Amino acid sequence: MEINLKEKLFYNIGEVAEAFNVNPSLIRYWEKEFEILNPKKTLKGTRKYNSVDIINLKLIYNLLKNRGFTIEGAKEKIKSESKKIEIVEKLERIKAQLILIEKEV
Amino acid sequence: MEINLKEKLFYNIGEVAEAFNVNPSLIRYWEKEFEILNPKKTLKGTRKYNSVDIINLKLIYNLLKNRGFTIEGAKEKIKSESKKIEIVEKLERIKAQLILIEKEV
DNA sequence: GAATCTTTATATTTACAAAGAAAGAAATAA
DNA sequence: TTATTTCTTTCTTTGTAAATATAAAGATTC
Repeated sequence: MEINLKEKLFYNIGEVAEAFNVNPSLIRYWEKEFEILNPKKTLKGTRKYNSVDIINLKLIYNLLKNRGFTIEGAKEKIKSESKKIEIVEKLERIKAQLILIEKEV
Repeated sequence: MEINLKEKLFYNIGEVAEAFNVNPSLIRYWEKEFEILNPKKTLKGTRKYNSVDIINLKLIYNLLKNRGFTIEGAKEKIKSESKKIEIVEKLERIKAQLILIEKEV
C-alpha cells in the first residue's frame, strides 16, 4: 500500500486497485459486501475515493488479507468495533453531564 | 457444547462431534489443518480425545464458528497467541531471577 | 483508446460431506 | 464361554457445495 493520503482529495478505482495491488473488480465486490465502503460517485457513476474511503479500505484489506477473517467475520468485527466506539462516545457525553452537575453543586 | 470434562478421561470422535454439533469429518479435517489438534490414537487408529484436545477444539471452534476467522486466519491467531504466552513466561522467569538477586543484595 | 460502468458468467479456494472399506460393539446361537 | 451374525462407528480418500475473487461482455465516459 503506497497511497499518499495527502496527495489528492480523490482517487479513482484504478489508482486504488493498483495501490492495494488487487483487481478493480475486487474493490467493487467489497463495496457490495461492506456497507461502510461507500465512495461518492460522479453524476456519470464513476467512483471517487476520498481519505475516509481509503481508511475503510485499509481496514477491510487488513481484516481480510492480513488478519484472516472471512467476509462475514470481517463484517461482524467492523460492526462490533463501531458499537464499542458508540459506547465510548455515550460515556463521554455522560461524563460531560456529570462535570456540569458537579459545577452546579 | 455440553461435554463434561470431568466425566471421562477420553472421548471418541462421535461423542465429540455430537457435543460440538458438527460432522465427525469436520473434526478430522480440523486435525489435518491445525497442528495443535493431535488426539492420541489406539493401535487400530481410533482417535481418543482427552481434555487438552477438547480445550483446543473449543478454541478452534470459537475462532471459526463464532469469531469469523478463516482456517488460515485461525492458524495465525493461534500461533501469535502462543507466542504471547511464551513471552509472558519468559518475563515471569526473569522476574523470579530479579527477586532472587534482590534478596542477595 | 483507455478506463470505467453494470451485470452475468466463470475460476479458484475453502470448507465440509459422501462413499466404501475396516473395525468395534452388541446381540444371538452353538 | 466362544463363535457368528448384525448393526454402528470410524477410517481414509475422494468428491462437491458454498464462498470468494475475478473475468468477460457490451455500453458509456474520460
